Amino acid sequence: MRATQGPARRLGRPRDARAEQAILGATLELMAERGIARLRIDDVASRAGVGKATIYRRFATKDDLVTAAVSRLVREIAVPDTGSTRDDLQVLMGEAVDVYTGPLAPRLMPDLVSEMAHSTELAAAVRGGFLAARRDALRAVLRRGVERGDLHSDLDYELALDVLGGPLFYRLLVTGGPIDQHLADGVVELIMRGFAQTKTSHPSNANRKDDA
Amino acid sequence: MRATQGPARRLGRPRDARAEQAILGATLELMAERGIARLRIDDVASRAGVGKATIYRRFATKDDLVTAAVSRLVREIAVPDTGSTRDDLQVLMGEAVDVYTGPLAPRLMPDLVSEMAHSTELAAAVRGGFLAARRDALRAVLRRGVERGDLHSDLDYELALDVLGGPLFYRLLVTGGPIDQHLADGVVELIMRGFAQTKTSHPSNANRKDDA
Amino acid sequence: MRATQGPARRLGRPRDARAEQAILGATLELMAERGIARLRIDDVASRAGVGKATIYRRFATKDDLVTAAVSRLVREIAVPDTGSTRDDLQVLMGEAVDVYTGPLAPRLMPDLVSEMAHSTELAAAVRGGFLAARRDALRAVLRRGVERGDLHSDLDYELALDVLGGPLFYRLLVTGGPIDQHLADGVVELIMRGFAQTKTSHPSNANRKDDA
Amino acid sequence: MRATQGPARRLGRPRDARAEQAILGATLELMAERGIARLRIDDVASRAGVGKATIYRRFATKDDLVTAAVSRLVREIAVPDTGSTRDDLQVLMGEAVDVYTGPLAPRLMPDLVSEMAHSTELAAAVRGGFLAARRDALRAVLRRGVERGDLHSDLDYELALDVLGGPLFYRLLVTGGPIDQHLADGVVELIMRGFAQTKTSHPSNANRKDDA
DNA sequence: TAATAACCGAGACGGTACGTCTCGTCTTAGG
DNA sequence: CCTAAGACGAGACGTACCGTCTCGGTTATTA
Repeated sequence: MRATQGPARRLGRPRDARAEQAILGATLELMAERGIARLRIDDVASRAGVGKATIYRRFATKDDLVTAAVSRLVREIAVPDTGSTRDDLQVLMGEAVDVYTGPLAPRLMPDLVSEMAHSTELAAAVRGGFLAARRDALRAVLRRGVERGDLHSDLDYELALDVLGGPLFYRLLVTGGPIDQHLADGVVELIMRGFAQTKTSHPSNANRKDDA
Repeated sequence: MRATQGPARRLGRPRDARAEQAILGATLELMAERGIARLRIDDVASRAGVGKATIYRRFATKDDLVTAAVSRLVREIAVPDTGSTRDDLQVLMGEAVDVYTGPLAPRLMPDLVSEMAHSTELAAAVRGGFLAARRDALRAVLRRGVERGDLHSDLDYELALDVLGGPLFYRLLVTGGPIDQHLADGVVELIMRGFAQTKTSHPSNANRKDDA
Repeated sequence: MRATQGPARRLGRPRDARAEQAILGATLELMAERGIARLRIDDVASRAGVGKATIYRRFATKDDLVTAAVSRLVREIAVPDTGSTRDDLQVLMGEAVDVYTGPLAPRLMPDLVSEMAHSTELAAAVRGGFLAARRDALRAVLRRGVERGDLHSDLDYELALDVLGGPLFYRLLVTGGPIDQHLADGVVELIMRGFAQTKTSHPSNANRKDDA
Repeated sequence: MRATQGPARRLGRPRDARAEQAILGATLELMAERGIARLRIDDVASRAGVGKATIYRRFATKDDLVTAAVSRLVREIAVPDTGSTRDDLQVLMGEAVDVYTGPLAPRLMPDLVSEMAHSTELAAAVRGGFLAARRDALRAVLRRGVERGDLHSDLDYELALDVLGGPLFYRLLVTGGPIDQHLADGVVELIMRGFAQTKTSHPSNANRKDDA
């Protein structure tokens, strides 16, 4: 019967997966080297050793190509567990500092932010990609902090996450201020103090079920 | 002899000041409508009812034009003085929320950030323009808070400013989260608590070294 | 077991002879419809219901394909024998008129001429194909005319053939003038008169200037 | 009132006539070097020292460009007057032989003929251009021949012109036969004999003065 | 008052990158 | 091994925009 099983027969020569990898790899390299606006499709083609049609067969437009390339940057982010909420946050924020001071992010982010405003797909890819990974890790650490009683049980997680991430982005994209461990520590300290468990110590009723 | 009268005599027909206004106005409109990257000089010329040469006579390049247009957006920002540091901060942050939720900023900022990365002049204009105005006002309020004893005397002003501004930018440019009074209040509250004067000197010596 | 049966074993699936016919047929159709330069191999494949590789397996290049298609157009041309040289020529020229006013030649010839200039093989195919057939027939008639005494014994056959064929081609390809029996008769008459046997002391043997 | 006088005001920078000449010159050169099909617009642009847009502003498509370039080839053709119809024809045919054996015609004509079949404009340009010039000159000579009594008064001029021109084109485009003075003389002689004045038979007083 | 010089709108200029199309080849699944 | 379908590397096409230059004409200052 062959119903509802696969997307038809797929006649003809299948697309070469290596071409796709080569295209995205070349795109990332050139994005980092020259920025998104200065990225030329012909250069992507020639660096990838690929015809332009092979690119356009996969990605309808330059924006699509950039979106796809950025989506490849996602990496797993481990949730640290040092026993100290402050230390866990510092570990994660240290990693963020490393990323933002690395070779890729400073060149990519400004253009990426601009493209995100024009392309919903790219915005979704970025938010669901490397952004979500980091935020998930931070959220887990914060939650453990609440459970431990280090942080207030009414903690506004989204606010805390944006306070952790915002200043780094702000300096990277706007003020040009230094992005270093000092900044990371300062933000973490602020979170720890500002969202600290209040005196009356109703110990972490924010927990889901492991309260007992 | 032409002596002793004035510097830069300026022969010939003087530049028409209305042209300059029309150019910058059209530029701002089109920046908001289409974004900076999609902004076409030809379109600016035609909307301003001006020849392209008239634009390039004033602004050497597209970046210069954008920089000049953005510089027009600067507004005086009054330093509030309610008597309460928290309230003063909330006033300023409320204004910032208004700007970021207005018609211009959300469309302009993403591209602006991208262009700033490519143009030192634009970056300087933005930082020295409406950014500096707001930061100066916030800094004044913070300083008063320190003087009043509401805030810690070792306050890292740059950190505080970036924590105040960063989350708003972060949501505007990256996460797409809500930018509202709740966010503003949350950040202000965090600053007030996290950077509070430590009368009883509780041990949190996470500060760099000058804590003692 | 299929052993020991014939010479030239021909392993695998044999070529489908129908494919070749379909390819050449589609090629001729499309050549007539769009011209040789606008002929697309993909279109030939799709009209013939054939894969592109099936075409290229048989014909190494587009020129080869066109050459083969054109070669199919050759037809036997009977040498007429009415007893009159003039009538024989008129019969052949009438056939030529029919060909040049038919559906194929007017659409094919212009491009064919162009392709012949770039492809020696095609030129040879055309000259050795339907062109040679007609010229051979005409030559035979002319020869009989000489033998009969209707035409001069020093007849320059090549010149005569080109005078017979040239004007038709000229009108088809260049001037756009009418190609009809009137033209054919006029050319034949010219040949008959101009190359007539000069019984009484033929002094002007076509020399250039020593006529006096 | 300014009615019906000129095509409006002509605002803006006028087109540079030198660019037009450079474009057409480069086009002719490259057409001769590589043929029309292999002619690349980028090469025309770079050889003419011109941007591609400058070409496309004037010529909507490659065919238009070729048409315009070919139209430039027209040259004045003087009507010879040696006193002898035969000699006059030989002069003109000799010039035709020179053209067809020159550097341009053999490379251009095949493609030109093909393009003419697809472009009415080009066909009109060719026929009304250098073709008409030569035919007009030949026609004038033939007419004088009739007036002198060298040629039959019922002469079919179009037929005569096509017999004069056809064989040369035929050899150039189709048979590849030699195009030389021998061919020209043969054709002229054929015309002189085949279209000679018949009845009164003043045999070839077409000679200049050595008749007596 | 007449020249002069810089301005004005309009639009052509030489370039550069785009996204589309076709070529002739190659790669799959199936007969 | 052949077939149909269709992806492949290469490269020309015609479009769009950049920043500059050129035109005829306008507006102030200087002579």
